[in-house]
Amino acid sequence: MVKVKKEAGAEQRILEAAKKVFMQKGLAGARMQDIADEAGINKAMLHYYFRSKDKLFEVIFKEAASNLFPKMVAIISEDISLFDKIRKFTKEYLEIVIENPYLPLFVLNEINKQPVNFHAKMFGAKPPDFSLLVKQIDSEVKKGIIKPISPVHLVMNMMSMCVFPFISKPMLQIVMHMDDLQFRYLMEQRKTEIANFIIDSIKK
Amino acid sequence: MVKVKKEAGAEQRILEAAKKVFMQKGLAGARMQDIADEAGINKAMLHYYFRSKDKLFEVIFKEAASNLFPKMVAIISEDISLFDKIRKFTKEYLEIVIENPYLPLFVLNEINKQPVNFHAKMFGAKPPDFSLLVKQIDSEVKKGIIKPISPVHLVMNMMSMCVFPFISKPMLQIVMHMDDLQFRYLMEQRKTEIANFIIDSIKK
DNA sequence: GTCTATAACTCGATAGAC
DNA sequence: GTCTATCGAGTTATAGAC
Repeated sequence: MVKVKKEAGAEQRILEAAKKVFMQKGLAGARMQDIADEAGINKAMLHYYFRSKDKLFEVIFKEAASNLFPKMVAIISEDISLFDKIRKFTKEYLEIVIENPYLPLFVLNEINKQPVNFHAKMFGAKPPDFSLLVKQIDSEVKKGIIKPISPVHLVMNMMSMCVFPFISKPMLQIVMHMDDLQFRYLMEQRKTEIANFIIDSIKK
Repeated sequence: MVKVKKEAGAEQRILEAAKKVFMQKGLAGARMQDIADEAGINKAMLHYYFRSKDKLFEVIFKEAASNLFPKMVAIISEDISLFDKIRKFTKEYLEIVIENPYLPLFVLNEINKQPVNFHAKMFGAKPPDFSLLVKQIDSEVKKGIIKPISPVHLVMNMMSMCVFPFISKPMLQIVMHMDDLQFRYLMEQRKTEIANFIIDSIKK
């Protein structure tokens, strides 16, 4: 692969290379040699900077998770109207995932493989909590502002529509006859499409 | 002369064990020893019945994909109204995935890691084609039966809401404070919830 | 800090007895 | 068909020169 940032420090280059390779191949599928090649650096250096493959993976995984979750939680915790929250969440979340298209599958996939104690590794001390959003939806239903809908289903629907297209991109491209450019264009559209779709469904 | 079989033939036991292990750990993460242990059989037998790890994986993967895709295609090709199609697709697809909750992540994950020629392996000769459904939606929009919406986004939304909750189950359970029973109950509800949500959004 | 060489180990695959 | 023993390729990790 072509390297651009030769002036970046070795440690930084390793981190970038490791992120790329782990995201594409997962923990088990990635090779230390792949990462070294990608970083344009000797394989022994990986062990010099990060003791082992597992340690290196842990750093990458933690950073990935810390990119995904806190921002989501920040948005749903804001004190704005439900419709605005839906618009903001879907737009900003799409922006994150467009920039890091491998992130969701990587995180979800490794979570499913972790045996037990991934909570701490993944979220740090405090896992995200969507109770606030669920309560807000519940409140708006009861006030009669939106149609009756189960808050949990609504949250699931919103997250699903944001994330799933990226996870299933190769399959979608086949069954929908799309190339990369068309896919990218559609994802840009979804920054507003998803919110419109949701709001059309729940507004009175 | 018909021989008396063991309670399950070795080949069958291997297939079941391989399915379980590959689904949990993926191709790269699974070990032949894991599969042998799971099947209660010697490691050498795996090679006797299926030449190599790759061949064994291919059998499992093909069977998994053939569970997922043809059924989807059959439903979207039926000659019924769009609303009925949405109701039928979401309901029957949910039923498949409830029975095989690991299937979507397994298939999607391996598709993303395959280098090139996964088309043939995955779909057999002919990949599924959603053009028919896209055309039907387009037609109903133009006739003014449903609100104007991009057919591709609508199809993405429908598939996302069906599949994503199963892929993200561990994460959802954490952020939404759900146990397995609650999750199962919600998925049962989604057999009708998703169609209602979609139809509420696009009906005039 | 960086590199070469290689040790230590894991794992898929095979040989050969029964 | 099934098992034990082992080989050989590929990988992580380390030793040691510079």
